[in-house]
Amino acid sequence: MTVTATSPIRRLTLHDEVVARLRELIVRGELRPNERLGERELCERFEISRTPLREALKVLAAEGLVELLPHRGARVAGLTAGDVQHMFEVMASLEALSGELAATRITAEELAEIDALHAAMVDAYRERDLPRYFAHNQAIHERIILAGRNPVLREVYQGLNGRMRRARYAANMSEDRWLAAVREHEAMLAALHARDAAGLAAILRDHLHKKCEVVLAHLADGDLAAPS
Amino acid sequence: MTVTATSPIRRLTLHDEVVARLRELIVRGELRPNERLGERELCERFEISRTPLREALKVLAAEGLVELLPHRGARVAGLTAGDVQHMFEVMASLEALSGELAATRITAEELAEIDALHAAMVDAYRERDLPRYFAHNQAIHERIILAGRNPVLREVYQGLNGRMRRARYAANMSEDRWLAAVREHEAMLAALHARDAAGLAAILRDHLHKKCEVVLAHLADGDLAAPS
DNA sequence: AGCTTGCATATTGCATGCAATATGCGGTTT
DNA sequence: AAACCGCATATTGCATGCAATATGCAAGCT
Repeated sequence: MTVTATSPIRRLTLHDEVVARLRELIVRGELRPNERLGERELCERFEISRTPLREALKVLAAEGLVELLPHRGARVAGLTAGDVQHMFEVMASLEALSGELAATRITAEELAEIDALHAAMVDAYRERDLPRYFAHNQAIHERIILAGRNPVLREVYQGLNGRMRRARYAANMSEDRWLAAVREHEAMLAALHARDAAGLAAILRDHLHKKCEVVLAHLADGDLAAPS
Repeated sequence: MTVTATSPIRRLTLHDEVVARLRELIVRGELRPNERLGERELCERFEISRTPLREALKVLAAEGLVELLPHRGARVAGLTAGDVQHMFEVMASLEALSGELAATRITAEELAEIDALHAAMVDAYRERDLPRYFAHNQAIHERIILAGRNPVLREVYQGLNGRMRRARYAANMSEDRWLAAVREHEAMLAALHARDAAGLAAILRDHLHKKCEVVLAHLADGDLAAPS
C-alpha cells in the first residue's frame, strides 16, 4: 500500500535523548556554568548506564556546551563576558549573511509567514509578554535563516545560538531598548520586502551588536560564573 | 621546586587519539564520502575496543564529518557540490569578519610574521611547489584569524575548514587562477598594513568566492561522491 | 514470475566489570 | 606547626557480554 506521507517513526536511542535533555538543562541554566557533571550522578538522574551518558557528554563537548577534563570528569562550559562578546561578533556576521541570502532567495509565502510572525511579536510587545515576544523573535530569525536556503549556515547558527541562549535566557530588556528592537524588526521587514540585501544585512548586523550590549550589561550584574 | 614553564604533559586518551586519526583519514580522502564505517573493521584497524571508537564517531558526527544512522552504523558524510557552495558562502563571511577584526587588532609582530609567510608562499609559487604553497596559504589565513583575537570565530572556522579541506585536497588550480590568487594575497597584505578593515574584508570575501568556483569546477569533474 | 514471509546472521545499542588515574586524609618528618 | 609522603577511596577510561534491531537469503504464496 502507498502511504501519503511516510511518517518517520520516532527512532529514539538513549544517547540522543540524553543529549537533548542535557542540552536543555544547560541552556535553560538549570545546570549552571562550571558546574561539575559527575557520571554517577547523571546516570542516576536519567536512570541509564554510563555508556550512553559518556557518548552524550562527548557530543555536547563538541558543541561547546561541556568541557571534558581528562580523567577528571566533565563540567558545564564556562561563559565569560568575553565569550559572549566573541559569540555575538560571529553571530552578527552570520545574521548579516542570512539577511543577504534571504533578501535574494525568499519566496512570497515565506515572506507572508514572517509578516504574520512579526505581527504576533508586536502584539506580544504591546502586552509586554516577554516570553512570547522572545519566542516569536527567535522564530523570525529562524525563518530568515531558512529563507536563505543554506543548511550549513543554519547548522552553524543553531550551534552558536544554543550556546548564546544560555546568556540570553535571563536577560531582560529596558523599555527603551525593547521599543528600539521592535523598530529594528520593522526596518528588517521593510528591507526584506524591498529585497534590499545589503540593507537587511546592515540592519541585522547592527541589531545583533545592540543585543550584545544588552546581554553584556546584564551579565555584568553577575548572572553567570566565569570559568575558574 | 618551581618549574619555569609547566609543560602540559601529553595526556592521551584513546578516543581523542581516534578522533584525530579518523578525522585525518576523512579529510585526506583515504576514507571517501559515503563510505561505510563498520565498528568491527575500525576496531581492528586501530586495535581498540568498541567503546572509545563509538565515542569518537559521535564526536565526528557532531563535527559534520560523519553521519550516524541509528541501528545502521556510521558513514563518512557525503559532500555534494551544493554542500561545498554552502560552506564557502559561510566561510566567505567568516573570513571577511576575520579580516575586519585583524585589521583593527593585529600587532606589528603578527603582521611581520604574516609578511614572512607571504614571502615564503610567493617563493613556493615561483617554484610551482603546490603543496608548499597551500601550506603557507593556509598558515596565512590561520594567522589572520588568530590576529582577530576571537576564539569562537577560530573554532567555527576550523570546523568548517576541516570539512572543506576534503574538497580542496585534490583541487588543482589553473595557471591563471594561481597568479590571480597570489595577487589577491598581495592586496590582502596591503589592506592589512593600511589597517583597512572594510577593504580587507571585501578582498577576503571575493577571494573565497573565487576559490569556491575553482573547487566547484574541480568537483564537477566527478571527484567526490554525492550522498545517496 | 514477482512479491511477501520467516528465519539465520551480523551489527548496533546498552550494561557491567576491571584496570588506571585522580582525590582526600592521616601519619610522619623536619 | 607546616609540609611531605603514602595509602584508601572514588571516579574515569576501556574492554567485554548480552539484548535489540537491521540485513540477507530462501521458501511459500498469489
